[in-house]
Amino acid sequence: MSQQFSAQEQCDTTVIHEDVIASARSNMPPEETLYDLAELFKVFGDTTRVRILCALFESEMCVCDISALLNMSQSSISHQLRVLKTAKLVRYRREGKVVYYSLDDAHIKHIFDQGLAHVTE
Amino acid sequence: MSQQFSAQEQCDTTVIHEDVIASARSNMPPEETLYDLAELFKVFGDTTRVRILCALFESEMCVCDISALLNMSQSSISHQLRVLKTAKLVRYRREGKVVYYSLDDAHIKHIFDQGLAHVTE
DNA sequence: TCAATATATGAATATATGTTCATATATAAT
DNA sequence: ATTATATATGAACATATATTCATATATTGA
Repeated sequence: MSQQFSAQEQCDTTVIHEDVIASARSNMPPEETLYDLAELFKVFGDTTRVRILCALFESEMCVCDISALLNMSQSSISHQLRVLKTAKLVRYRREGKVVYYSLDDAHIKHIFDQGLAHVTE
Repeated sequence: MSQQFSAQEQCDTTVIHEDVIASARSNMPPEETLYDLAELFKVFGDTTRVRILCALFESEMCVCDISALLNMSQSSISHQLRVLKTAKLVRYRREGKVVYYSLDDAHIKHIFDQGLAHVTE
């Protein structure tokens, strides 16, 4: 009721299907969840990071390996690995001077493959 | 061979694992596919668009419905629907003055749910 | 301790993108 | 025809973000 009111406040035009709106509203996940979800997909939404993830499907790799593989500067790879690390998509282990990165989550490949299925029709 | 050479041109430090790089290189999808994949995820990587998709899981909705549901301006919803339309994630049908949007692809929910599984642990 | 190497990171820059505002288009009703 | 309404869209603005450059940190070996 109060929600319908706030809806009318925002949408200056006539709300056409109150029932549809109410039903959708009650079935939506919490705002915070949807925010987190968008943030997750945002991490996947960059060519460099997609390529990094794709490389790590094969095996763990050090920063220099990835840098060489993707023909990109060590710095930019390192920056992007930080993004992936923050999103808990990759983890790392240090071995002397070398830092090895690998995938951190089982869902990653599933998300990736579903996207691939859409893209390759 | 020539690829290793170009790799060394880019990566000024020592390439540590030639075999790992070669193996990963041969197993990566084409660049264009990875680009398209990143573009797809980029579409998912925005709170407004995620909310729109989530709303459409319930049922088709007109622009004004979505606008009211999400408490956002008609214009911004319309702009975002165009992005979703361009990405072939939603389709629409016109009925008089009203345009109804609905989901266009079966993969969408799978991608969405996999992401949700990651986010909600 | 000093030099070399692998990686990380802050600042700067360029580019991309989401929302707003104003307005255009399309359809229906009078 | 004119008006009202639902939606679309171009331009402007603000913000986010990817890469580069310079440099810092961490580790190893001499």
